[in-house]
Amino acid sequence: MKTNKTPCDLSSCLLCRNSLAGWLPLIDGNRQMLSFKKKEVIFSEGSQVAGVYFVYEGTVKIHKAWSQQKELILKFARKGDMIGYRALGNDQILPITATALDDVTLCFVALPFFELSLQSNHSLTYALMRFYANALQEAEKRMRNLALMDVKGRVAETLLMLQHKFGADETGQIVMNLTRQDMAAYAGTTYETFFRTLNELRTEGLIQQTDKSLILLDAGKLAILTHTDP
Amino acid sequence: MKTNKTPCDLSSCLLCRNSLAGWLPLIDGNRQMLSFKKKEVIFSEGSQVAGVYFVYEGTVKIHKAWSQQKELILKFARKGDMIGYRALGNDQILPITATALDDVTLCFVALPFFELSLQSNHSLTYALMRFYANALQEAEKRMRNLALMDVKGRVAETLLMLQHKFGADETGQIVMNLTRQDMAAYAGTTYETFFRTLNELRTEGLIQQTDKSLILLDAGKLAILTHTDP
DNA sequence: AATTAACTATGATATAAATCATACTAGTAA
DNA sequence: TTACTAGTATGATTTATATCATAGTTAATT
Repeated sequence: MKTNKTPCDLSSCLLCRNSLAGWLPLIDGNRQMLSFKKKEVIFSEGSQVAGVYFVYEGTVKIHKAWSQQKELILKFARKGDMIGYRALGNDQILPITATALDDVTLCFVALPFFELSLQSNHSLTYALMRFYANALQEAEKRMRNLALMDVKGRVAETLLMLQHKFGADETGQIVMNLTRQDMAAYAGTTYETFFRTLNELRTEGLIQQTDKSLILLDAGKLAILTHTDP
Repeated sequence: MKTNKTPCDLSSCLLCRNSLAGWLPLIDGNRQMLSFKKKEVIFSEGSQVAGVYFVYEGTVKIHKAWSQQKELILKFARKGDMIGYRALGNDQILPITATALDDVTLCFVALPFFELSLQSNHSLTYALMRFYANALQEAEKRMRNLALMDVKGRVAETLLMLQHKFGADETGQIVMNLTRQDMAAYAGTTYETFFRTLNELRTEGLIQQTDKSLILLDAGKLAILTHTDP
């Protein structure tokens, strides 16, 4: 971790977007730009809450470990996304770990100032409430998927999420830099099974993968896999 | 469903607890007491949002269906608990179903009035934000459990949750009226597997079950099952 | 450039848990 | 009271998925 002098643009994150122009200078005085190298841990499960972070550059994975070996990736965070926000609940211990997947720049806002912003700005609190409401809905959908969907459906779900989160270039390639390991950890399965399922989907003509690139050829059929049983 | 004349006590729910005394008469004028019979559906997945409900009496299960046969129970709601709140997200379609597990009395507050309450009461919005933050943390923990924990751990988790949610009487019996089917649907497994796992736990002396009653003999050991792999 | 470490690729095997099959029991409706 | 439905109980069988094993390939580090 390294403090970084280059400031953010005060416009991409939830805090800035929902603050009045007059509040921005105060945010400017209370934020801290931080840089993390690839694979560096930003904060880890069980540690004390210090504040919230907004991703300014790079990709972060939010994950929960389980008995040394296994992990589940809850989500990937990119520019504008808020992380560490799970801390605002009743217990002040972070329930998750955040790790940089590439070189990452974050804007950190300490909890006291964030709470002050919430107090002085009703619409920020409202926006945050809505944000949580959506995150909860998303989490519960994923809960059901992980519990009841078979691996193929979860892999399809993962691929669609990746395309949505990372976008595709002109040729349809999903531009990202994730390992299969990480994709598998998001889908809630092992690397091997994830790999085999990708092969299966390729054989069925739903995806195309050459080397590093991944192209969804038939997002519609993938979506169907996430709606019905085999 | 039946409207019910007997009003609630204006004190048990999140809305009432976070409103000023002066606001209560307005709540009184804008709430509606509703009764549902056992097994009646209160609202169902895919339907339009109308408002939020507060449980006043009885037990409600919040669940998501999956391909006709399977379902996952997300949570059980009891007195004071808010349901239908997932509607406050971006899309106005309910992502879940709520079903009465016994005879249930609810207090219903239509969305426009609820939104008005949020607007006129900053600390209510803040409380709701915190509520969501906690719910999200809980949901994400459960997400990991469902994805990575084995059935035995999930069953143990379920039993501990039940004891916490429904309490135990003097003899240690968990006072509830759930079917094994429902417990299994919460643990994210089938009825048969749930049943077998209960037997296993009984053999190991961690629980005791006679007929309808269920007693946790060793909550500590059960908790350990939820923390480590076999 | 060489050496290690991390990631990718596949086949073989094991196993946890779902599914199927069949009774039994208790509560509800006719 | 009988018939019927929903829930409970258990054994046998199947299947999806994890685990193990082994090797090739790329990327990082000295």
